[in-house]
Amino acid sequence: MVPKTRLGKRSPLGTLVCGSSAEGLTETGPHGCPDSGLHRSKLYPGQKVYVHCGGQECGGVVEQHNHVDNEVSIFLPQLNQHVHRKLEDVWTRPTSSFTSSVSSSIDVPRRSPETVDMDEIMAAMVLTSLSCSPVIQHSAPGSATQALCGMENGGGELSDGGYWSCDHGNGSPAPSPPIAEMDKSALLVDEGLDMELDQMLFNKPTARKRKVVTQSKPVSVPVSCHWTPSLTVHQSKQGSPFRLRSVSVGEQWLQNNNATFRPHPASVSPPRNHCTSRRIRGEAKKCRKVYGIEHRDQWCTACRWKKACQRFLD
DNA sequence: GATGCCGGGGT
DNA sequence: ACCCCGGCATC
Ligand SMILES: [Zn+2]
Repeated sequence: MVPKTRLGKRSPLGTLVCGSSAEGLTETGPHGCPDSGLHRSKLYPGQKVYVHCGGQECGGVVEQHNHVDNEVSIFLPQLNQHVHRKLEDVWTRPTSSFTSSVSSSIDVPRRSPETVDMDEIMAAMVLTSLSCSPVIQHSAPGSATQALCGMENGGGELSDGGYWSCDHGNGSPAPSPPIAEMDKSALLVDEGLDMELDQMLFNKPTARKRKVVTQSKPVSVPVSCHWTPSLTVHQSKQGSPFRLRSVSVGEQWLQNNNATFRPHPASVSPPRNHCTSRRIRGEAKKCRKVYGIEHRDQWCTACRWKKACQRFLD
């Protein structure tokens, strides 16, 4: 699954990498003629570099070096932001008398690129994730996102050589957009919470996790929590877990106001609005009805499985 | 009570 | 994924 696209150079210890030390290999000019900068060299994640930013020179840490268009994404701790620079505009040493006080706080180990290993990669990852955590996908393209993509792919394994060349983020087998991911995880959290709360609040020893949830017959428990116009959260009388369902507020409101208000005994919980999504039963006869239980084998699979009929759609 | 099917369990 | 079923909502 690992994208084989374009990574030709990385295999046995990057052919592009000059044999000399990563640091010394460039600096030539007395101080910063861009062309003498990092021209044609390779930067590795975690490497300390300097760029001009807002008329000032800033120290930063390489996050990623895109060899294709020779762009380097750099994290500037000083400004707490990520920038992209052409390789020519990046220095490995201060180009002016300005010595970054910040840079001293980031101790990048001096090692040859060949030895770029987990430590450095992880360090860079940590930097990125620290600085731009939740909004990561909106940050500069190709920086943190890719770092994360690396992590998603198995704990930052970067099996084939490191050097975040994971270019279009297609490294992950399940191509799900980041936002969806977030949603999903949120849901997962919700579910987890839900479960635990279920157990906690209902004092269920355990057995089967989670039964029921949406119904409002007296006595049975549940719960549908949702928002009403007044922004309250309804719970069953036993105060069961927060269960958020996707019902639009408007819809909910309509339901609440249309519902025959049978005062619920001993309860402030709202009338029946079995929030959401149990599909309305269509009038079409389904396999069960059509063929009868005795011919169950003629039912569509869904019907046999007690799922929504696939043969007689509504 | 019958029917439809969601949610969940087992394999 | 496939299969089954408890149990709820609705007819
Ligand atoms: Zn069917």
